[in-house]
Amino acid sequence: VPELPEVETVARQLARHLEGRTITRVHTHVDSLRRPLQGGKLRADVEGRTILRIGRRGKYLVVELSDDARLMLHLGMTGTFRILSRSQPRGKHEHVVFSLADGEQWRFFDPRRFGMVESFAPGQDDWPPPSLAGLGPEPLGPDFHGDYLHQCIRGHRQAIKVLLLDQRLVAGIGNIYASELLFRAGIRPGRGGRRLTRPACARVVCATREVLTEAIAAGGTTISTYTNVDGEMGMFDRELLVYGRGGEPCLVCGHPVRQRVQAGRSTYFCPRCQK
DNA sequence: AGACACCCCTGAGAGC
DNA sequence: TGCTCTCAGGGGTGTC
Repeated sequence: VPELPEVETVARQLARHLEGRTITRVHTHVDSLRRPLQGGKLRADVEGRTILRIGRRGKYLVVELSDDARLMLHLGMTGTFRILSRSQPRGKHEHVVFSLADGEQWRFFDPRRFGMVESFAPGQDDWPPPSLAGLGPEPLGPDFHGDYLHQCIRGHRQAIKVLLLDQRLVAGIGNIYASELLFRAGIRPGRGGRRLTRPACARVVCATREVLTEAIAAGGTTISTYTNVDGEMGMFDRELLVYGRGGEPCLVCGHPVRQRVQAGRSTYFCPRCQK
């Protein structure tokens, strides 16, 4: 399940593999992913252009091309990228194929098709699109701090865990890291936003930075299908303290880890360590 | 406007 | 062994 650390890992690898290379052809093999795929627009915007820079914003990948064209990509739940020789037969679920000038291909693989591949033409005013413009600050950047979080969530009766998943508040946190960071902060996921003091917000911010930084260093988490561009799995799974451990003893105090559902998603926490 | 339910989709795993 | 069922959770839309 790609969240910020997984997307960051992929962005760095794609940058290393692809920056400076030129896209000659684009082929789409399904009509839509999360949204309809605009094959014609994709070809017009991307073919013949050189990949200058690949970065990340929240859980989105942003590819800057020559002539000020751009690609915006999202991995959804099961999206991964592969860089393969043209002679390698196209596999099932390889929905978008970018052919490179040197005979290799950059392929987007996504069984559940929750991902996104969209392009932006030079000289249009549709950049940045709403899905990027509406994102909150980067959790590892200077704008995400205790006072900011406190200001955002004071007065909200919604649970802190649900608030942290709102990409407008802070960009890049998903279901796995939300449970993990609240465990490290010692705060119950069900606590209403308005019931977090300023120091508690500072602890949440601190725990967020720690967890995400460690996860990036480990190359992300592979809960089910995520692999990086080289086909390797993330190593952070072994460092998860509560996620996926419902009923098992807390690694700090031994009390059983509890699992509950919040806003339709599984949440894990230790009722003894988290208040 | 805030809070919530529901939808898209496939594969893994459980249970019978 | 093979079927059916549930669940995973990104982000977007619709409703109250």
